[in-house]
Amino acid sequence: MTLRQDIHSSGIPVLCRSCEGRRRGICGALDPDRLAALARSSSRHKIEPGVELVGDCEAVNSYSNVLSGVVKLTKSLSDGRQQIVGLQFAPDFLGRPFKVESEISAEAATVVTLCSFPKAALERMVKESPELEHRLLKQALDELDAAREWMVTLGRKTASEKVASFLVMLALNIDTSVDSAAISASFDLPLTRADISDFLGLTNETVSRQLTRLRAEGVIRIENKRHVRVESVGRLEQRCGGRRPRQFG
Amino acid sequence: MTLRQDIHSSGIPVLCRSCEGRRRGICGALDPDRLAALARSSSRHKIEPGVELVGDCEAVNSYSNVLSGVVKLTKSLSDGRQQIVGLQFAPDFLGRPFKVESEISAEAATVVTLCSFPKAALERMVKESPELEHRLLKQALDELDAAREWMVTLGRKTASEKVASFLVMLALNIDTSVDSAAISASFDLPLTRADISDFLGLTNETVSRQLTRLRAEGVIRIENKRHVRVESVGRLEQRCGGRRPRQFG
DNA sequence: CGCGAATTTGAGTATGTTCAAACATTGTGG
DNA sequence: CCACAATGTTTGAACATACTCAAATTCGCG
Repeated sequence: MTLRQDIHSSGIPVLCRSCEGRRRGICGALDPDRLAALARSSSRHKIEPGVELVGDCEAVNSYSNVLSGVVKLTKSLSDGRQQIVGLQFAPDFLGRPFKVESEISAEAATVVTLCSFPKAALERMVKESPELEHRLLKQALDELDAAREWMVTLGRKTASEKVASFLVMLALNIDTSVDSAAISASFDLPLTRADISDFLGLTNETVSRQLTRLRAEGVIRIENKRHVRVESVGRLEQRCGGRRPRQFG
Repeated sequence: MTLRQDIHSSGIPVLCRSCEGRRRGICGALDPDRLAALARSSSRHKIEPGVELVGDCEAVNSYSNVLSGVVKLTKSLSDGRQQIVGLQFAPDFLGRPFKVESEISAEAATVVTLCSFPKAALERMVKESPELEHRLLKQALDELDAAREWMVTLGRKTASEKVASFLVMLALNIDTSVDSAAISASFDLPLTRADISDFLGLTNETVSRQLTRLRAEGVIRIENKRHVRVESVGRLEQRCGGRRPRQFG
């Protein structure tokens, strides 16, 4: 059995062997030959927090897979107000197919590793492998579901419900041991208070006050400003306003 | 040339001949044979305002194209708070592929005509025609862009900016003569004040007050509560908060 | 005409913002 | 090693925007 696996994996490019993108991401749609072709023109990058990956109204020449870390997608108004419209985790595909120009800006929220490839390379693959387009469609629909879930949060929830919903969403996406039945969770916040407020349509002061309140009520515990320990996922979910936040990616 | 066109169109099912879905919707992806196959199992419906098309948490057995009218997609919290998360206009595709259960509820906002076909029929077509999946992906990405645009509106705009943005969006989608250079626009509101408030994350009182204000300032004119005439699209856009709302579908 | 529903208008209030200051935490240079 | 910025976070007090509740008004329709 180990032998067979070795033979089988011998066709897989070294770069891709241990990559999540092959299991859950779009690369799983590619046969070894196409994967090799794509791998030849792709490269890994390590990106520091705060670095802008794609500027607003900027031409986009490459796509990427997120291999680790968190990328925030933001839109801003001309007077500086900002809204985070999406978070991307591994192994999400990053980019907007079929558009020359991005209306969104993407920025590394944490240290991020990406696997990038030229726009043209992916678009050639799409023409050859229908399964690839199928995966892109699936991710787009998942992101659409997530965006709509957050529209409810932005439009109809109170500040305290917003913060609780945000924490539950993070727990589901970051602390992989958390499923619907989990009692406690533990993770590092990938966003600053200011980022969180841009995600929830609040001010950083309000976010801070709500976190303080959750801490005072014993629902969460915060260490070093960044590390969150959710003592009771159930009690946190009760504060989300009556609809369970779904997984983001 | 007329002859050739006749020969060509003779393969097109009667039901589909004058349908927008063939030009701009997903049906444009199908060759005459497949179109005929789909047409055989599809049917047109006329639906009255307020009728629920797809219930929340309900199994979905069919998909549709919107042929006319406006469909609102809503999500609600358990205590009754509601948020409209999307509006669909002709010739949008209505439905969520690859999910057995909907987490969204769809309701006719105006009189709506639909062309419906069984879930299985579409899914068979998708396997056979990659171009169909391509169109679905394109629509999903457009809806995702629209959803994110509205996240900015929900999270970061004031009540008056929200209402202005909403009116501009409607003008672009309903009054087809309106493009980016149009001076004035005119259309019937497809939504009640309560619906508009569910769309913008406001109360109906606030929506009403903002409309009154726009009217008092001479930017719009309202007849019979429902018909809106935008005197100056430019002045309305100035009130949107610095980013032009994009086309919805 | 008169009923019911949707809309408008008003007054008081609450939630979240704004502005300001105090308080960590981290990294830098003396 | 410590002083000291620089940045991010917390806390406080005053304020504003949009909400709530209530009543008046308009519109559509039998």
